[in-house]
Amino acid sequence: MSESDQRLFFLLQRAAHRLRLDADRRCLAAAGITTAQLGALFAVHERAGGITQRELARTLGLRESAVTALAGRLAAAGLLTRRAHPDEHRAVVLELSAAGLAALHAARPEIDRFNAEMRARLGDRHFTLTANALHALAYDDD
Amino acid sequence: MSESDQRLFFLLQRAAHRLRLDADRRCLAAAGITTAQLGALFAVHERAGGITQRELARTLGLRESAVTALAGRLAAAGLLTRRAHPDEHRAVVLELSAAGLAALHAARPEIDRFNAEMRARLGDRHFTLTANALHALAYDDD
DNA sequence: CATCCTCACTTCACATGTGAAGTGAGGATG
DNA sequence: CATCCTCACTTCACATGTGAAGTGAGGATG
Repeated sequence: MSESDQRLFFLLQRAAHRLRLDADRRCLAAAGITTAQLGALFAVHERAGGITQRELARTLGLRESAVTALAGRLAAAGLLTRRAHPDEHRAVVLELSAAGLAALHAARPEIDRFNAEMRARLGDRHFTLTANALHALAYDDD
Repeated sequence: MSESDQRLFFLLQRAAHRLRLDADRRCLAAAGITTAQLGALFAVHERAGGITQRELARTLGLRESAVTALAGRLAAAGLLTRRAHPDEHRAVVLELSAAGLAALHAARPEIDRFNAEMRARLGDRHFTLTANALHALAYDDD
């Protein structure tokens, strides 16, 4: 284990990077989308009736400029639709298309399987502890 | 906690992304480098006498094309030098410059402090368990 | 009513990364 | 000796992200 690997920060980046590579390959093979796109489709799907780009950015923890590009690529691929918000002239409301829903359904089992593999690898107890720790690191405000 | 957040994969990506943002800001303020660049400087520094781009790619878990660009930016910033390998005509050997060593020394306390904060937040026991789990996810071969 | 402010979105420069295809000098093969 | 192979590196198209600056219609202010 090299010097920098003893630092949790670099370990976290390395694990995230490696797993993302693997998960991206699986999702691309199964549904033609990346995990970043899958995350967006998940979030849009959860919000029946549409979600604004601002809300999606907040949900995903991204800047709005990143969501502009991400939603643009998804819309270009026909996976979601963009329309003006009825009450707020500035807002863009995103909704899944039928193709978007199909992609979500195609990719979801891959991520489920991926998570199941990680659970098997770590064991139930460590899986849960790790999830709790990551949740604290991802969402706590201090 | 939204549906997708229950999946360890997305939790891991989210935590890594959030922490990287924070750590990048600190390193940029302290040393003018990103954490990706810091990781490279660490790896080059550990290998006294220089490291080839291929070895650096393997150490960092990146493709060689990513290291070509990363080393190019670091060389352009004067933080490392590139020279031909004496025995292997194809290899490029990287070594830290004085400025690179200075940047490493300036950024290192930031990452140390960052890791200490994470340890304090998670507690020693959870910090260690999480590090072990991340190490397994980052390096195990199955 | 004119002016200013607000703020969701967009645009642009840049960093970071993959993956596929190309490069080229030295070694192996015939 | 000519030809082919090897393989570290490079190049290119593309996805993903930040951060700073710009846009523009509607609401607030005077």
